Amino acid sequence: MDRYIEAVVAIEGSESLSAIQSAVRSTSVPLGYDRFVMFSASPAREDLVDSIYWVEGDWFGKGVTVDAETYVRHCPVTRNFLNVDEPFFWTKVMSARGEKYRVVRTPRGPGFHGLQVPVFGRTGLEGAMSFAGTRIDASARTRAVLTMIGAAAFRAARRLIEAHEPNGASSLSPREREVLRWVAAGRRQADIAASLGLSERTVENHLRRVRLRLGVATTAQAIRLAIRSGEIEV
Amino acid sequence: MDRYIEAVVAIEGSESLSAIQSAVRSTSVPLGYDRFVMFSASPAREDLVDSIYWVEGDWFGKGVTVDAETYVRHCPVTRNFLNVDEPFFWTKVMSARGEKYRVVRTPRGPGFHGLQVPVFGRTGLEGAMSFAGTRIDASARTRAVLTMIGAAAFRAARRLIEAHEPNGASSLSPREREVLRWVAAGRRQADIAASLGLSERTVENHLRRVRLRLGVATTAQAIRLAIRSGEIEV
DNA sequence: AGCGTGTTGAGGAGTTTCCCTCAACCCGAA
DNA sequence: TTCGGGTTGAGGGAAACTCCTCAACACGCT
Repeated sequence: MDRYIEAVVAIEGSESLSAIQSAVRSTSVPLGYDRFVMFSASPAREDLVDSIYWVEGDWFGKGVTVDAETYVRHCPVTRNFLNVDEPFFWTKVMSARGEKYRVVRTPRGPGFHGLQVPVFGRTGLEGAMSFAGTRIDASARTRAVLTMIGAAAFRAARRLIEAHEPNGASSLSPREREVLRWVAAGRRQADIAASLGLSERTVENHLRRVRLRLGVATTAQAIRLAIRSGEIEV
Repeated sequence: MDRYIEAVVAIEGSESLSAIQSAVRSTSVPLGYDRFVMFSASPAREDLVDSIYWVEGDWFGKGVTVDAETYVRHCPVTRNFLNVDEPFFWTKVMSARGEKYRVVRTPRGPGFHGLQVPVFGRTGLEGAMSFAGTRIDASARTRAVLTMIGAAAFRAARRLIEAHEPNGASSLSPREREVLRWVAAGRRQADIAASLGLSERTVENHLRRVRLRLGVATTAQAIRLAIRSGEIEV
């Protein structure tokens, strides 16, 4: 009983990506889902997908396991989750000119369907886990299960993967961040200088370095960038 | 079997707050949690809490059911979830001078403990559901269960409550939003004017109205405000 | 001691944005 | 039809920001 909760606990405790994967498989295959994609994302990027953690299965019906780049290029409904706050089902429909992917409330009948589970965090969209198959269980129950499994799997995977990477440490110095925060709060440079006990020149210099470091042209853009990278609070 | 998944499905299908509440209670009371708080939040506000959906139980050990304002004033560890991406346990410890709340990995023994479950969405933190009790089950299993239950309950409650309210429609006009987006992307007013086919004056006027409407002093602040209200993308 | 980084500050010469007022046009709602 | 909101545009002047270079000091590390 409560096997799904056990699966989540197992995923959370996993020490390798393959352990996560097999836990996800053993839960979702019986429900009809045998293709998986997991990636980190940020609404910032043009192509949305940041880096792919896991692609598995025959995603485009050609009988071959697809690789990461191919998935991104064909990426069917991914963009849709810029508009949603919750997991959604999609289905592939065949039309006169080629195949199309559509977001649906409940996918019916045979064909190629899937569930996209976005994962959110402090800074908004952080990634997603996608499940698909040709004969899937699309009940509310299953949606709840995969929502939970998908989120747990993504967080666990990110924890493992980020740990190995040098990790994009904060690229702003404490002072620079502090000044930028005040600017984002609507203060002018002169006020900030006064309240931090600095000269206006220093405040200006800090901001220039911020723009330099973030590689942006204006302070306005720096604010947006800093917000989405979690450098300053929204 | 899978009673927790059933509970989530029941919560999602609830048509009243009290239905959500009783579903939450029947799941969490057996686990030792008999005090609940649910509220919407935004990292924006000074006091963090936006509006309270549900407060129930003896939160401050005075044998009385606490009301919303009281909870906010005493609000123990709420601020902590500005720093976290996942649910966390906290515990109340008695010290020489009064009581204190601490975030802990696993609360042990008798006393007053709780689990805070933040709920995230497109725009970051959106709310939270908090569970507490004096003799709680604090296993990884239970944390997984309440994470799922809490998120589902919050979303369901918000769906019900927001539906009744006039709903804070977008406070920017399409054109204003468009101009602000470009500024946030780092373009200067002159460039924006050129690419939108407007005069620089018009761009400037749009931005002035944006500041006016959002009630802020600088465009930098307007960007942050627009981002956190979901008016423009991060 | 020498090196890199962070923090602080300046001079001078820009460019850009902000502020205020005024006005025309379109469009949908009362 | 009048009214309000959205969009477009202007003039003139003030304030704020950006860009360039240069320099001092503290701090930790090799």
